[in-house]
Amino acid sequence: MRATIRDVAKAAGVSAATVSRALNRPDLVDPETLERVRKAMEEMSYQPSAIARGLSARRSDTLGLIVPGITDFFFNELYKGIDRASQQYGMKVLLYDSEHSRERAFEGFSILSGYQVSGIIFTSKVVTEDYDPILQRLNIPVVLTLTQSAAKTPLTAFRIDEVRAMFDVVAYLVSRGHRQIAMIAGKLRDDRTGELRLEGYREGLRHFGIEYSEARVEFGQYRFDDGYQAMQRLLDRIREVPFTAVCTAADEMALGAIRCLNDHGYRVPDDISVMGFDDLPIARMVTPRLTTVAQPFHEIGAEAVKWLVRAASQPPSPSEIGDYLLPHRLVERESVRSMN
Amino acid sequence: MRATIRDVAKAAGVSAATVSRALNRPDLVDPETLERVRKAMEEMSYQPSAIARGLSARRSDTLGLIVPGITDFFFNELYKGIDRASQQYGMKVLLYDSEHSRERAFEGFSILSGYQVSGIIFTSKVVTEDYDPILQRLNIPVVLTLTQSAAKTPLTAFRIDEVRAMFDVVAYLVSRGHRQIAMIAGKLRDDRTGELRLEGYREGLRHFGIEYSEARVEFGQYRFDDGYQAMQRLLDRIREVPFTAVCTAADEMALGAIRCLNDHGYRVPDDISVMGFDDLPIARMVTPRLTTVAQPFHEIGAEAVKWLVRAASQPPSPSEIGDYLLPHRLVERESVRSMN
DNA sequence: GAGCTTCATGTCAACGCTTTCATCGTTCAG
DNA sequence: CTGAACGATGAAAGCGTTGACATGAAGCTC
Repeated sequence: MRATIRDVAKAAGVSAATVSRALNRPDLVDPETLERVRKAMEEMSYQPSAIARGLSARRSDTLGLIVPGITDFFFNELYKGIDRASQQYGMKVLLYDSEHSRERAFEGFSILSGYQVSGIIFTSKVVTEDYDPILQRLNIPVVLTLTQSAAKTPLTAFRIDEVRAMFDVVAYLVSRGHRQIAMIAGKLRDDRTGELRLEGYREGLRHFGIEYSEARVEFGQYRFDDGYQAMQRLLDRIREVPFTAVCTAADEMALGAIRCLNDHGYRVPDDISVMGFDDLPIARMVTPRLTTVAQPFHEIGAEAVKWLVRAASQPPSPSEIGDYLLPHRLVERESVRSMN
Repeated sequence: MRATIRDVAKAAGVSAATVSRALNRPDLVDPETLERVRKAMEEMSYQPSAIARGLSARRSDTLGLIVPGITDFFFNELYKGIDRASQQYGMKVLLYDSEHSRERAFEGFSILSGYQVSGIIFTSKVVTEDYDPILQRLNIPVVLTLTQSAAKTPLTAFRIDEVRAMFDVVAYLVSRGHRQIAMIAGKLRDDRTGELRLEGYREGLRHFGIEYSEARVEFGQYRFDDGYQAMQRLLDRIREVPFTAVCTAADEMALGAIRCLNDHGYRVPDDISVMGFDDLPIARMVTPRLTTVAQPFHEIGAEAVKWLVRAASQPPSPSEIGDYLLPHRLVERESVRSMN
């Protein structure tokens, strides 16, 4: 049986309360006593029960993270940021994979709240109105990352300016002499992100006086195969609707697109340029290295944690709740050719 | 404030114990009462506190997972298997990233045990003798995945037959007409896996009567850049020590190697063939698609969970403890050329 | 109809902590 | 020298469950 706080107390000749204080508020205990207690803990290799502590203190020092799918490539990077920051605050992270299902996401909120998490980070799917009842009675701070809220409950979100980012992509492509720019956009259930990126693309075109054509846009669900197939469809009509560059809503789709291009004898970037989006670790590992826009995953994760920790100690004022846009960055590599 | 079991009890006009039974042993409660309790829970959107339950029942329905680094590419796949299986058993997973540090790994065991996890899955680093004291007093079942134990405490492990797998790689290469086969092996602190794969390589060569040469072997720490640099070193002496194929200890290193080859004007597989190891999702996304050996990550994760769950209900007999080898599979794609 | 089971439920003591409140010296201002 | 203030500690009451045990009402058997 593991040693309890009482065992330690007995060994150190003090009360359990003192041991507890030695752990949590060492400033309140006499240095000499502290020393004795510490030694006792050491000897018995005492490890406080996080469970008991959680029950008693009504906080668990645990954060909940709900992701749509752990196999999504961006997950690792986001998690890294979250994990690092959590550690700084002495927090653990409980992971919940909603498997892209709304029901499972709802369930995630319940389950995590059963674990008394002090906050929940919700990722990448837009929060629609049907989350409201759940959010309402949750009574736990929630923050969004890589997405935003469409629900009535005001929610803070950390993300990039998707529209602006895609605008920048177009601007970059134009600066490299491209005018016929296709797009492989993202489309998913509850996915505002995809719409925003498409919007950025359209704004970019408009800004540079290029006509928007639906025939130059295809959609995919962000995975490799989606990118491949979308490219396929674009290629099917390249005679009628030619393009020299294609921007995508995700690195993984860009990879699929490139593969498709290769399979049809096109070289990237010599014949056609391709842009990614996300700057996942793989982006620099493939040939050609992917020119893409980097999302600050680590910072986003860290900021989310920071916000949650703050919110747990004092309820955030309405002015602190909102969309926080973090800076993105265009990373130039090898998949775009300059036509100039 | 969230509703507690007592609130529900009051609303349903029963005692807390009955509500608890309604939750855990519905067969013990009168159908009519059950219905009343269920309705009350529903109305108050009652969510039992996993914390309190854990404290009282001395089990937390939680598994701990210690990984050396979440950014390791194989992590997602392993996790997927673990997560799915855990769900089946109604378990949650607590993740701990040891960041490749032995001290942090030790700490992981403590922390997780503080959360009363019913079992711990330890990944990918070999468990050396200095883990013994910790393991000893841990009193929680531990299972290894993708690695094995070198400690005194007998530990069960789920992994593939690394030696055999690498042997198969060599056999495959030989069957494609390659005789001059280089290797980019893995080397890390506490990394038995790397040694085993190297051993498989040597066994393979021996079996086919090919002389082993140290000059054809380079080491790396499994990441892209390591692969790149190792390849670089191999290339530096390709005149003196020629090779037509190189096998690697990891897909990520294979990617680095390929990039390096490309940068030096070699085409893969036309000039030089490259083999990966792991069969990560990216393996099929790159050009050329990577020929590699697939580790059954999902199964390994699932088996580990299954074992742990069983071990939690009844202490495993010594005969159940040991190395379980799961079948690997060679996946033929495009990065190896046939010389025949 | 006495004595047994059986079933459904209630009572109450944990589980291992934290946290208020009380207690007991000490110190210090006036 | 008195009383207030302070610092270090202990006692005890929870926190929200579960689980062993007790209770009481039926339903049996003979």
